[in-house]
Amino acid sequence: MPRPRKSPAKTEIRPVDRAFYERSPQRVARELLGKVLVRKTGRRLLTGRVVEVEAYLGEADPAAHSAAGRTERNAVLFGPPGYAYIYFIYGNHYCLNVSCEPEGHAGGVLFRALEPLSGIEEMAKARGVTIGGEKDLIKLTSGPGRLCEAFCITRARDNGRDLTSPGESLWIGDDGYEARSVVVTARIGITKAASHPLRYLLAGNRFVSGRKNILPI
DNA sequence: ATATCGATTATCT
DNA sequence: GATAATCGATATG
Repeated sequence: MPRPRKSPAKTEIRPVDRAFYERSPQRVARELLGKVLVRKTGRRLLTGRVVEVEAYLGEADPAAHSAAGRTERNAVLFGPPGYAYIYFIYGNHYCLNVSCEPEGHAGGVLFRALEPLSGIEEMAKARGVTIGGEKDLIKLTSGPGRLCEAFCITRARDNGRDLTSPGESLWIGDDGYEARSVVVTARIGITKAASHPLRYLLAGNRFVSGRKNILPI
């Protein structure tokens, strides 16, 4: 049967299932591009499209938090796939990851930037900025610390949360968007294993974080 | 436009 | 006691 020519007013977002995350961080990272992060607070719905992520490979990756083995902080990375690992960094910011690989094997994907889709007023309020133009819109969720602030994500609130269920106040869904051209570069902000091509982004997307395009690989 | 720097604290050595 | 998967402000060309 023919699909309507115009997209419906409300786009259906289907949850991404756990099997999706039970794979290597590289594969999960690549395929997470274009998915939607959803935050449900009261009757407000905040959504943002994933436009930039990084893969962290577990105990074999010197840059990963799991490199030195399991601790209280990084336990989620060693648990089952599809759960939120949130850490606090530089005394100021939270960052969101989703656990990958089968249970017992560490690995995760860091969310580095989103393109705001809905709930922009709420995000601006959470970020403490006023939206005057395009530049202000970009400041909402362009960066791992920024997107957590916009979505009110904290370790106390969300660490260990199941990201596969729409019953949760934070989850990841698929609205049918397909990532077209993907660029892979070195990861940002790390000193160990800094040259590996493990950062994935949607080519040309305005909401990607950081300066220009750092050495595409 | 890019470069450098200070803030601020949980976590680990 | 040192470090850190960042951000925003300030300085400089």
